[in-house]
Amino acid sequence: MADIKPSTPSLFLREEELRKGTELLYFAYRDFIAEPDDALRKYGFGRAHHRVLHFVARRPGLSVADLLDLLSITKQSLSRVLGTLVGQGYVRQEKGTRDRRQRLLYLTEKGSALEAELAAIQRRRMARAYREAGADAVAGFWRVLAGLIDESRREEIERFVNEA
Amino acid sequence: MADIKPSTPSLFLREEELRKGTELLYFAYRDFIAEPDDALRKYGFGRAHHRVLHFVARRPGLSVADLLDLLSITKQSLSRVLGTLVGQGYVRQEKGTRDRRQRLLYLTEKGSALEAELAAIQRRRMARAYREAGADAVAGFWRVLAGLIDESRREEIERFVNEA
DNA sequence: GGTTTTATGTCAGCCATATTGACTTATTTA
DNA sequence: TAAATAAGTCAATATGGCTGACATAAAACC
Repeated sequence: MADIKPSTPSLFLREEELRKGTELLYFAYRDFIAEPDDALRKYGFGRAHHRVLHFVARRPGLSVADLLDLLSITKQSLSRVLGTLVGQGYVRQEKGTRDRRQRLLYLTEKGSALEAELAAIQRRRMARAYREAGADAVAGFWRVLAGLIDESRREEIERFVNEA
Repeated sequence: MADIKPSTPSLFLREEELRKGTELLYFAYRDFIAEPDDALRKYGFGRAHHRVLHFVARRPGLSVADLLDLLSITKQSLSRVLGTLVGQGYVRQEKGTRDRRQRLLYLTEKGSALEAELAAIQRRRMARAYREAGADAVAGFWRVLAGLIDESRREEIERFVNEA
């Protein structure tokens, strides 16, 4: 076992570079999420509520099943969060016209306002990072992040994030 | 309020670009963390244990206070996790020689083995993303991530991730 | 038209990870 | 010697996941 060192395939694939990416991803994600978390606490909500608000804002009229698929959680986990948001008038549910079993999700005005508040917080931080890093860096940021996504869902997710 | 649109300062700072970064960060982080989470479940551990193993591996002999600072959690939260790791022989605590109040943390052989297993999983995924994206993209990835970190801790974190 | 599948919801219980607050012990520093 | 610091502990609470079992309504199948 001794003396066998892994060959160094190329400069940016060395262990240190990979570790650096892992650590930066951890620290960046943590700080990025912390600010909206604080804002959410004022409403008695958590980040799970934020995710629902975000995706409903992004895809008004999406079904519960589609939301579950995006979030990759169980319906039981979603139910409490979604129930609260509906109960407190942030999200509205409408029966599907094509398939009346579906409950299509929409933000109310109140929901839109909260979502906008949270989105503004994240846009501010993301904009600062983009501005400091520059347009080329941003393109690289996207490319690497996309590469971290599970191969099986990669195309679907890329289509989603690129859609208007 | 009507008709006032935010001026578009530059192409890569438009709302859509900022949203795209936010969403990719969410999806990428989620998938990146899922694989080690699975491996950890075999040992009855969670990602909190992983973080401890990672940072102790990175800074053998770091103090509990330093670890708390890196993790940004309370000592009560750390205590259970660290207690388990110490109790099951993954982490070893040694009294500091300079300051004997300190409990300096080290991985045991068992701890090193587990940490290496987890690190290999993450390296594999990060390497795939780096390879597909290319070296320039990786540099951009780092720059944007660094920009997302709280300004107050930014320098400290950058120093940390860049240190050998 | 009857059966099966699907979309959604709900109840109950469990687990992991975080929090706050109060208090203890050992050791260092002033 | 008194005060501050490093670490640990007890107790209570919140959040966000999970599994399993079951219910209802509507659509799809044959």
